Amino acid sequence: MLTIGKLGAQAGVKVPTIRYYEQIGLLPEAGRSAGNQRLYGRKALERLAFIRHARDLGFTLEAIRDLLSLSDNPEQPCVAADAIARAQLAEVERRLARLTALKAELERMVVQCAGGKIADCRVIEVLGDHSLCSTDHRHPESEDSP
Amino acid sequence: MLTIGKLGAQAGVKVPTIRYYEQIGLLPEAGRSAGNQRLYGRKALERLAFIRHARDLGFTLEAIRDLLSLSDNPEQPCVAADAIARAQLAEVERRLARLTALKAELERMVVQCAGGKIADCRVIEVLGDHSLCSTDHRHPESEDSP
DNA sequence: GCTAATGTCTCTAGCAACTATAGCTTCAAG
DNA sequence: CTTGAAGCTATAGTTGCTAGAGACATTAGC
Repeated sequence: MLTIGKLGAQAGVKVPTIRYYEQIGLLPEAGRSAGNQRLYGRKALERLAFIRHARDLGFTLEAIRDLLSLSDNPEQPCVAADAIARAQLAEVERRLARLTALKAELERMVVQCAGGKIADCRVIEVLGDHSLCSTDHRHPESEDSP
Repeated sequence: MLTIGKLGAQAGVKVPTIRYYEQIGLLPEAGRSAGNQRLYGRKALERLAFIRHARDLGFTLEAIRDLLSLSDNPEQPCVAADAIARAQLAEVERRLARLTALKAELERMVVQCAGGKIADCRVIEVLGDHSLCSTDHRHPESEDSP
């Protein structure tokens, strides 16, 4: 049996985060020791590792909740899991495209900085005037984070 | 003179967001009409467009605050603005590298989905077992958002 | 056995950067 | 002159945690 600290260390998740996951129902309520401390077994470790890994891959907690409930019913067809993963992939691809465009624009900004006074600084100027962006790039509706 | 709605439409920023920017001091307090409605001029529009554009590029509001105070003092050297832009570029490059790795892993996950039952689904399996990731990729410490 | 250090407990509040709601007032068009 | 859209303030909610306070539990060293 693992205390919450050991569990966190093994799964690479901070202790308050584990308690938070329990609070929002991603992890079941843990059993307690005589002194009211949470105790975890192998199953909890696996579930937490699953969550951690999915978070690493950018899945939202809601998506993870769905994936967990799927994996709790292993006789169901896996179309739903596949759909979630595909949606996540599409989202990642969208973010990638966007970040690539941003990178190009930031690079132009930085390269053009004359090293002189603010008044002549392209960094500020480019930010102030959208029309100075590379001609074919209109910024998409702001939304680039998971 | 523009009302807050027109200003928002022209700058591509929602009305409550403008009020929020005023509240946190990114925009100066707007003048008011006889009926207590905010009125904006060209300068406010430019400043808001600047903010919008910088947000599009992924700058935090704190970074934008710094950039704005720089652009308010155009006689200063522009080293600081350049540094902020370079830091942002580095951050974008880090996120790009990470997202590229995630994309590869998600693609493998999706491709491997057998289309059968959850019990055999690689999507769930891969998420449950980090060791099934491509061999050379260790996930970085989770942190991929602006 | 005792003490000190660490670990854990609950609860509350805070972070970014907004978004949404409620209940009002003001404005512009017909 | 009335109606409906747009504006006002103030408060609370969102996501995914993180930090703090103050109390109890456990463990290591002596």
